[in-house]
Formats: sequence, structure tokens, C-alpha cells
Amino acid sequence: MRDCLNITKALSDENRLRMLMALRDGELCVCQLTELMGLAMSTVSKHLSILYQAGLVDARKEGRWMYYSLPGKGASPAAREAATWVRRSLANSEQIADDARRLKKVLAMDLTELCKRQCGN
Amino acid sequence: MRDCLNITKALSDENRLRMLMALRDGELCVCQLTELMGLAMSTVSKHLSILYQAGLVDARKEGRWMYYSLPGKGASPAAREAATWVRRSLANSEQIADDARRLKKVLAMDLTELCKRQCGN
DNA sequence: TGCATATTTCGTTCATTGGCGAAGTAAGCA
DNA sequence: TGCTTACTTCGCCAATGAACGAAATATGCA
Repeated sequence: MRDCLNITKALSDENRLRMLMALRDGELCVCQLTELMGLAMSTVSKHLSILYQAGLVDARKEGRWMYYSLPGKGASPAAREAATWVRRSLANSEQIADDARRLKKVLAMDLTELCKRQCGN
Repeated sequence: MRDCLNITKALSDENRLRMLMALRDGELCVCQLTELMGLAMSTVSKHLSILYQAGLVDARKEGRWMYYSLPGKGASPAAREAATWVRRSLANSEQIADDARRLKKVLAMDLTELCKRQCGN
């Protein structure tokens, strides 16, 4: 029950759903997600930790960067099924499509420049 | 996005998950769910309306009684898939097993007597 | 019609959650 | 060793949500 609730609570916030969908095409660092979401970095970090606790994202540290991604085979069946459900349910969301467009621009930016700017705020 | 969030928010409460699971074997009226859950009837009614808004339960009025049940074929795919996910995720929950045991006793009670007692409170 | 009963709605209280900025931590570089 | 940078944790405030009891809304029955 605890695991199940962790997952449903993690999924019950619009910004967290958007972040999960943003990770569809591969891992992103916190700065990139922060730029995409237009929230404070501390807020994004908090959301990511909630998703991580629920097993809905993997985390990988590389140098100073933390990369988050959708979980692989190691994840719990419940979490993977939930992620699949989210992906299908939001496939046609206008908001998600808009995020995908803006994510492309974010990915085109220089990562170091982007992070420097984010952390300056 | 709105539909998806309605579903995940509806599922992000332990008592609502327990109610959904209690409906596995067929419809129940508000009094029966109230007895099972040990909450105020107004609280149970509120939870049911949230599940209903999300499309996670059907509602049927028969005389003075409102019967709630898991949704049939008419329900949205997203809601049905979510319900299936919940059923699988909680299949082995001790809490749910305990609820099932107590539900048997509730079903053995006389419905009219049960309701009269509930509403007296 | 009037009364009992089953349920919902309303108003309030309390706990949880999302948001931010500031301070703290960890990793690379001069 | 310091300094910058990428991120997390902490402390606070505003908003949301769960709980209750009381009042309102059906519905059936005398």
C-alpha cells in the first residue's frame, strides 16, 4: 500500500507529470528541467526527489551534473506500469506537446551556459 | 491533462484506494462503505464523489440508496487502465486483505439495520 | 401531507503540499 | 587550498485537501 500510494501521490501533480513526459526521449539534468518548467531550481529538485522516492525516475551523477531519466528494467513493476499508463494517457495533451517543442530549444542551448544562468538566479 | 490529473489525484488517497478495492466484487451502498471504512458518512460521500468525477466508479440510485461500483465498458480507457493498475498493485496488500475480511461481515448484516445505525450517528 | 431515512452539500478546522529564497553540500578547477 | 558551479536541504508562507458535524436535499412510507 505504501509503495502504491507513493506512486499515485507522485503522479498527482501537474508539474511532475510534465517532467516525466519531458524525460520520454532521454535523460535531462536539473538545469534543463528547470529551464523547461520555469520554476525555481529548488522546486524542481524537490519534485524530482518525490519522483525518485516513488521509483518513477532513475538518477545518475556525472561530475557536477545530476541526470534524471525514466527508470529501466530495474524498476518495480508497479512503477513501470504506472509510467506506461502516464505516457499513454498524456500522449495527446496539448500542454505536453508544447513542452516537447520548448524542450527542443532547451536541448539546443549550451549546457554549461544554461546551468550558469540558472544558478545565478 | 485535466482528465489524467483527476484520476491521479483521486488515486492519491489511501482511503479512496481502499474503497476502490472494496468494490472489486460488486456494488456497495454508502452505508456499507461507511461501516467498512470507519469514517463519517459525509467523508465517505465526498471520497466517492471524487472517484466519480474521475470516472473511477459508476453510481446508481435505487430508491433511497446510492450504489457505487467499478465502472463498466462505458468508462474512459484511461480510467479503466488506472483501475486495473490499482487492482494489480494492491493485490497483495495486507490492509486490503483485512478490509475484504471485514467487508464480508458488513455484507452479512441487514442493510436496513446498518443504514439506520449509520445515519443515527 | 408529514415523518423517517439515505445521501449530499456546507462551513470549519487541521494537516499536507507546492512554491520560493537562503543556506548547505558536493564536485571540478585555479 | 580556495572559488565557482550544480544541486539539495531548510525554513517559511499560501493554497489545497481530508476530516467532522450540521444543515440541506431527495426518496419512500404512514
